[in-house]
Amino acid sequence: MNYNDKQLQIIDTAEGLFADKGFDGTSVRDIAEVAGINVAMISYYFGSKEKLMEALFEIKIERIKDRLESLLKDETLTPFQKVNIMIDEQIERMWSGQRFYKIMLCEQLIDTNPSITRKVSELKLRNAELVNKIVKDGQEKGVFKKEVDVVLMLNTMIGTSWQTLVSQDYYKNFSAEDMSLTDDAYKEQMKTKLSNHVKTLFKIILSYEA
Amino acid sequence: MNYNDKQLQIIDTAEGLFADKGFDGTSVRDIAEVAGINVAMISYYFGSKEKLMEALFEIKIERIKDRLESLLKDETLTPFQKVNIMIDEQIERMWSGQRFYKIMLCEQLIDTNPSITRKVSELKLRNAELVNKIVKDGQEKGVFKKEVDVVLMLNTMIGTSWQTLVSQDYYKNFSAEDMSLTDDAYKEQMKTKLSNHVKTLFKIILSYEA
DNA sequence: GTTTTAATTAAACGATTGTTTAATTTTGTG
DNA sequence: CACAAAATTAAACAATCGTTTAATTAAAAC
Repeated sequence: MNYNDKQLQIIDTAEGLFADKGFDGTSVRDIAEVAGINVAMISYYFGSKEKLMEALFEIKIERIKDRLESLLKDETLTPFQKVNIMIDEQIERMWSGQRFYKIMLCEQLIDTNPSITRKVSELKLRNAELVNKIVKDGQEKGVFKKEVDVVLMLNTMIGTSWQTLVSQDYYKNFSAEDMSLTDDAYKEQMKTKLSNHVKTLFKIILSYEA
Repeated sequence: MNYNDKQLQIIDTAEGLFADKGFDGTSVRDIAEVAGINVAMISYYFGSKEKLMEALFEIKIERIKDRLESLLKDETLTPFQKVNIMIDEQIERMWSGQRFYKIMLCEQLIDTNPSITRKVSELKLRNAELVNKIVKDGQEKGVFKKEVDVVLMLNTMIGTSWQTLVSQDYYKNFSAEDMSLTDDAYKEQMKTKLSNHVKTLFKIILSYEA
């Protein structure tokens, strides 16, 4: 499906509101007002509020799909390099696209729209299979250990990253850290720490114990 | 606040519906119908739908609070034992109380009710401080290493557990596992695997490298 | 320039939302 | 039993929901 500029602008507006107030908490009039358009345009372009949501998922998931694909093919990278790059890209994707990730997580929890459930399910399985290939490759090359639970490993990457992103505000005042940091600098520091943390965990999960 | 049987029954019904359809996706008439009461009873007992939600959080969070408290005090346990028990209890709590955890996570994401946001925030900070005490104790006793990022560690525990719980259906057919398992047996197996996984990660995070 | 198509609008639609009212029934108390 | 308090009810409330209609404007095609 192809969308024109106006449609993309509506989708973008909807993304922001869905992330802030949830799908059911956002009215089509909210979207229309923020986007500066007439309410009827939403039905006109998308058919319904549900289908507007589906269009959002279609676009975003398509974009996510493409990125991981190319990583697997790269022959110049070692399995460990691939895994580390995957971690960094995952974190980067979550931070920059946190509005959509919020919506996606909510949708996984609530689970009302079958079309979206299917899209998310396919994406997750696909990712797991791609990572499984990397792991299998590493095992054959003798750098990864034999028994690796790929699903649990991915759950650690995604879960830890997500948990860190969602609750970073809660813990801002927890650690007696350098308070002179700006908000942006704080976030960047958090991302770096998280990246190293997950990489360390993955090294343990994947490589032979000392 | 104390609630009578009827109020508790309404709260319990609401919990189920909120978990399935979300707060905004659930109408007071839905709740009334499932609970087998008149719609007006919700306003009569709780004042509003929002306050019904707050009552749910009040009850549930109170219960969660109490459990962790006693663990810290136990003098007969080593720091490592405490951590491992914490992991198992956390997983057990998530699995048995997944309806509420769903709602709580959604509420963290959407963040509209200040009263609830405060309650959740307090709970999280409290937990982090309790765990921090355990870690400090272990460091003083020389069994935990010096540099431990407690927040990241907790994010790994909660994030990994939650991610596993939420997406266990997606991956049911992923691993070429023993298919003869019943659903309940599968879930129990999943919990055991998860528990061992997180414990392994924590051992790495907390103890000196070899 | 005229015709056709697409875009945009305000208004109305019926359904559903959370809450309140006022009447009635049930329960507890003396 | 009589009285007061609590519980429960059906009905009504105004507000908002997503969507549709029918009319109008803008753009594209011939």
